[in-house]
Amino acid sequence: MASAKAVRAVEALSALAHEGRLSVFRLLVRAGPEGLAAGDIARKLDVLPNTLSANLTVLAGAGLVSSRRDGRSIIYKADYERMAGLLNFLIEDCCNGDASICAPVAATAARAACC
Amino acid sequence: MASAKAVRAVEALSALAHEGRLSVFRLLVRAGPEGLAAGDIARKLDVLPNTLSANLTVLAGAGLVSSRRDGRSIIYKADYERMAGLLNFLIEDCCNGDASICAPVAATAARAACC
DNA sequence: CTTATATTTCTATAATTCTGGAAATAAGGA
DNA sequence: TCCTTATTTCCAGAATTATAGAAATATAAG
Repeated sequence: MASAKAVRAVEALSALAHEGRLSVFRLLVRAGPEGLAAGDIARKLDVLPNTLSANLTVLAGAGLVSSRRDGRSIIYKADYERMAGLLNFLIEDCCNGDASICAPVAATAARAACC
Repeated sequence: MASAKAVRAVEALSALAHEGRLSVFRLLVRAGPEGLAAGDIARKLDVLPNTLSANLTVLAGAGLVSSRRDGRSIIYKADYERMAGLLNFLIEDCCNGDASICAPVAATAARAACC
């Protein structure tokens, strides 16, 4: 009976709940909107290309990254909207009207608003 | 080569990357600091007590919930600090100096600051 | 058209996680 | 003490996910 939103959230959380994939995702987040070629990612993180490909497929399936071909390379980039959606989902139910309850979460959110 | 922080993040993400556990966690987040007895959770979410117990153990292992005994019942509650820590970790690497990149994420954070 | 580079797909094995039944533990009440 | 309620632990089978080698596909360059 889980909502479609919850199912999507679990997909994204599952995709990130893996040391290799979390590293890839964070690298792409840091790399910015231009993204990185799969080969560059494999070299930087020292992973086998087929393993990386499988991990990128999972991240893409969860909508956390997108790709485009550039010559022989395939460039991957983080999807910031999707990441924001996931954070929003996790944050969403935390307040429930009582500001005092989720003070630490609000503080974190405020810190993030720096950029 | 993953940092201890990353390992802890993966633990929390893994714990939440499960439909049943995500439901439990969100229910506890909504329930507030008083928490809920395991039996109440089982009844509200209609899950077997042993399955719930296993799920609560995983969430507790990830530090996302804590428990205390009250008579025959065991009361579980969400750990807001830990949740904030996880959000912080996910948000942390998103900016990297360029405000324009993570605009959607910053917008989400601002929305969360409502409470 | 042949070769080199970049990445993915296929496939099988290994490892992990999920689920639910049954028994065990813990606490309170008769 | 005995019984009931509340929750956990133990366990085994089922299901899912991870890993890496080998082959396949796609593109570019000579």
